[in-house]
Amino acid sequence: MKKSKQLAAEDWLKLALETLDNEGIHKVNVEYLARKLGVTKGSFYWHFKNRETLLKEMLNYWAETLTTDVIQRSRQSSKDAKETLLKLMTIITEEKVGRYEAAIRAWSMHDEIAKTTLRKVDKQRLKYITSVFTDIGFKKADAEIRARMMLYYQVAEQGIFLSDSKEKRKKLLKQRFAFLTRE
Amino acid sequence: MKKSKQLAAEDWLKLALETLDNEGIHKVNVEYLARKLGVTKGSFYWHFKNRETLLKEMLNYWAETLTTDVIQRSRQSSKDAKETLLKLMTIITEEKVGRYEAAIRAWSMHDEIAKTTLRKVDKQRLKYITSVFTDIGFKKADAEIRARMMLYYQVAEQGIFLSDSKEKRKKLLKQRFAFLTRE
DNA sequence: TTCACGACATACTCAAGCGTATGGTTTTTA
DNA sequence: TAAAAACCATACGCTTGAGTATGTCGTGAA
Repeated sequence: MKKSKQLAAEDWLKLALETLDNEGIHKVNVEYLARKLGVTKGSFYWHFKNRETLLKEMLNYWAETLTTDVIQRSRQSSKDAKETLLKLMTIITEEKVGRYEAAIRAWSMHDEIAKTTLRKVDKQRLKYITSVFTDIGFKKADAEIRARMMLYYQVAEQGIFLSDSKEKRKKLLKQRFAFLTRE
Repeated sequence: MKKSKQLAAEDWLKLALETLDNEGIHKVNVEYLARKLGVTKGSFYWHFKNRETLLKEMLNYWAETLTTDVIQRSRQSSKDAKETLLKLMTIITEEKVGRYEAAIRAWSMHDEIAKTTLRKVDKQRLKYITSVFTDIGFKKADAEIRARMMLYYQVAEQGIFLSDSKEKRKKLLKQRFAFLTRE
């Protein structure tokens, strides 16, 4: 209870992302969010032009915080490329980081705006992961197939529902790492 | 123009799946489908109790036709396990087979009924693919990680948007096959 | 202290979508 | 070919959500 109890645009964005993650894009509507924040629609239309604006700003907010979060953390303080890779694989399987990604991916299936944002992020990632594999010593084609396998695995793991335990997933990560990095 | 021009429940189911694939689950609503079929809601509520019933029957219809289609085709007429695997990888990347899967997966993110159906299908698949790898000669743990990599790759490829060409994806399939089957 | 502006409430209109009630029209069957 | 059953149209009521117009309240700057 530092500042005021009044809301800022960021409060709406955060709740919108949470709602998207928990209940899907159709629940990200003005009146539902307002109810959850304990205000009425009047507040929303003060902070945003309309619903579409909120959705666009959600995507930007997500993409920015993600990029600054992940890529920074994996680069710093790693001795060789193999350690960078393992660290990267660990980071992206953390609960917090991949938090909203599956929901955004599901949303983007039938929404062009979300699709555009996600396409950019995916391309950027594949490029970066491939570079890590070439740094390890693989040549271009070998590096790319490994990078794709790693990236696709992570994407699917979020969206697939085999209901594995945390330990199981940790074990699988190690096996995957060994498999992908052997000569 | 064999029989009548009147509709059966299956006509609604097929259109519903197409609509789910093209425009998402929110567009799978009674009045929209009726418009597309050139009838009114009165027709729908003759064939189905309500919207929820339609959605459930959609899932059953999809799961059944899929299972009978794919697993049958891959089993028959293959000389050794490696050929079975390659055939399986080829079949599931066909346009027609994986047709509605990405849309159903996106839908299942926030729908418990769809999630239940998909979970069953996924478990069944993983089990089958793993068995193919053990048939090739890998022991249990090695077979499972390879099966997961293969399955997850396919799942992600449908939901990821790197806009690869058909040729590129074919090439990647060969590389993947070689990578996953080497000693 | 006041008053101006930021932040929200209230009260509407409009459209979309679900479901029902009821009646009309084809098709099938006896 | 007439009755029965299947199929569809019309016309409702109800709810939810988007967006607008306008009123109200609190708080910091003058």
